Amino acid sequence: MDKNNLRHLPHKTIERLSQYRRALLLCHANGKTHIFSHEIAKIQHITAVQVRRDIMLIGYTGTLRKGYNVEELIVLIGKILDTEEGLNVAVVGVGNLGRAITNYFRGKRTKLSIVAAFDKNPDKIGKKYSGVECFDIADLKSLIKQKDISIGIITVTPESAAEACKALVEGGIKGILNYTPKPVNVPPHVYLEEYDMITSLEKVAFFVKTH
Amino acid sequence: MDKNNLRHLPHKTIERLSQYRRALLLCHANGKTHIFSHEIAKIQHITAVQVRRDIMLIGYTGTLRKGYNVEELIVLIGKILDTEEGLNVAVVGVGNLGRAITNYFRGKRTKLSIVAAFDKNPDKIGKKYSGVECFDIADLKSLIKQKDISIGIITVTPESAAEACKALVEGGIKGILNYTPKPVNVPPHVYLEEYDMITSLEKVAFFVKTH
DNA sequence: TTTGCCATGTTAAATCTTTAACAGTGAATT
DNA sequence: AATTCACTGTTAAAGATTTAACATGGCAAA
Ligand SMILES: NC(=O)c1ccc[n+]([C@@H]2O[C@H](COP(=O)([O-])OP(=O)(O)OC[C@H]3O[C@@H](n4cnc5c(N)ncnc54)[C@H](O)[C@@H]3O)[C@@H](O)[C@H]2O)c1
Ligand SMILES: NC(=O)c1ccc[n+]([C@@H]2O[C@H](COP(=O)([O-])OP(=O)(O)OC[C@H]3O[C@@H](n4cnc5c(N)ncnc54)[C@H](O)[C@@H]3O)[C@@H](O)[C@H]2O)c1
Repeated sequence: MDKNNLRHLPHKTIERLSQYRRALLLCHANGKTHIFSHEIAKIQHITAVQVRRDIMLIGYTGTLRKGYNVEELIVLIGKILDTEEGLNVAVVGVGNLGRAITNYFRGKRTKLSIVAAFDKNPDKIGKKYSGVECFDIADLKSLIKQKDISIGIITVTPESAAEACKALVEGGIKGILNYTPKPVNVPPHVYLEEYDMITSLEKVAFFVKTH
Repeated sequence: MDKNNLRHLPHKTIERLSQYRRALLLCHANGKTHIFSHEIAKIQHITAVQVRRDIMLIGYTGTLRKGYNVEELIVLIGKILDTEEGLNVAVVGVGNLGRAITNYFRGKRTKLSIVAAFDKNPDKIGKKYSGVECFDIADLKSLIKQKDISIGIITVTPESAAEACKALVEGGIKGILNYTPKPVNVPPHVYLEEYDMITSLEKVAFFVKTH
């Protein structure tokens, strides 16, 4: 599957592929060699049809009556989602959330590694957090290039979000994941994803209220 | 707008309303009294049409050539999203992420308050984190009823996610927000929302790779 | 006053996403 | 050997969501 085909995969499918892989890795660790579409579906709270359709879209085909080969599917999803050499990630803002994330990601994926953290607080600069060194935010731009960092995770205080984003973009970042409640702006060539926990919580609250 | 009308609001609109309010509150704090649909759109990286359509759906109508009254819109979105009395929330698992969340939510919304945290670690039980007391997970079920907790946020270790979820459900929880990478199961009357940061990061990585 | 403009509100069309329907297939059963 | 069964793979339909198109209204400038 070449780069051009990949572009046609629906965004939602991409998200689910990541989730399928997470589930498959767990099954693999448990010694399971094959899995049915309806088993994956149950784990993810979706329908078996959707699982089969997603898997069809990436051109994989399972074994009749035995389901999908767990290992093969993991490898194939890796070919879709991962780059061969892997991508380097930086966390900007080493506060509660930044540290939690750095700790969470540690050793999770070989193809996505957090290679640097940044902060403006002199007490944090030079220290290591979950094995990741914290650098001065002033050096962000040069270190992005030097360490070939493609993705930045913004976890500074909301007031500094725009500033952190600007520095990342100027450093030549390719993708940004913003956990700040302050939306940031990026040029079209930078891919941006934003997430605010309060939105999720308010959504849950709304459905609790109405149901 | 009564409960029945509310049910017809699209899920995506609910999410955006939360985001609009977040932006509006900020504008309000800055002394802005009116805002145009295209201004909201710019902040949220969406189109002005979509903003107007969402606002139409909740039955609000702005002033021609002046846009929407910031304060009125904030109040109306509150009527949609919030309950009059507010809802109580519990954090289950006082690790890095649990503490980060508790700290983040502190005083953010008056209508959604974290009233308790739970853990199994004796060192944490009895302590306060960002003003929230940590209780023994063994007391979860009784405290949910006692403190009238409607929503649970799961931030325990992945292996304990199912167990924490089970306890929440048995305690009579109405909604769950699961930040564990391990999907959990709930009966149909409980609303469930799951989020994994790795999925977001892998999605960003995918679009970085293909663009 | 009249014309142009800029913004909202709404219906209709387009697009994206999920679900349904069903053909195909091969192992197990009789 | 024929039949049933339980799966996958695919196309078609339905449903959800976004975008386009345009009617409307009122301020401002000419
Ligand atoms: N804690 C959460 O669970 C949570 C959840 C959602 C969103 N958020 C958001 O994530 C962000 C971080 O949250 P937190 O709890 O870690 O906050 P925090 O205050 O603990 O950490 C913020 C860190 O950013 C650093 N910082 C501030 N300005 C900076 C700058 N200009 N350059 C470099 N570093 C800078 C600070 O020194 C600090 O280390 C906040 O915007 C918060 O609103 C937090
Ligand atoms: N740190 C992150 O940014 C991050 C991001 C996404 C998801 N997660 C997930 O969120 C969860 C928490 O992450 P963390 O970094 O805070 O982990 P952590 O290990 O720091 O904290 C886990 C906490 O849960 C408690 N716990 C474990 N089992 C329990 C049980 N049965 N009952 C009650 N309490 C129990 C532990 O005592 C500990 O305090 C993990 O599942 C992790 O995978 C974390």
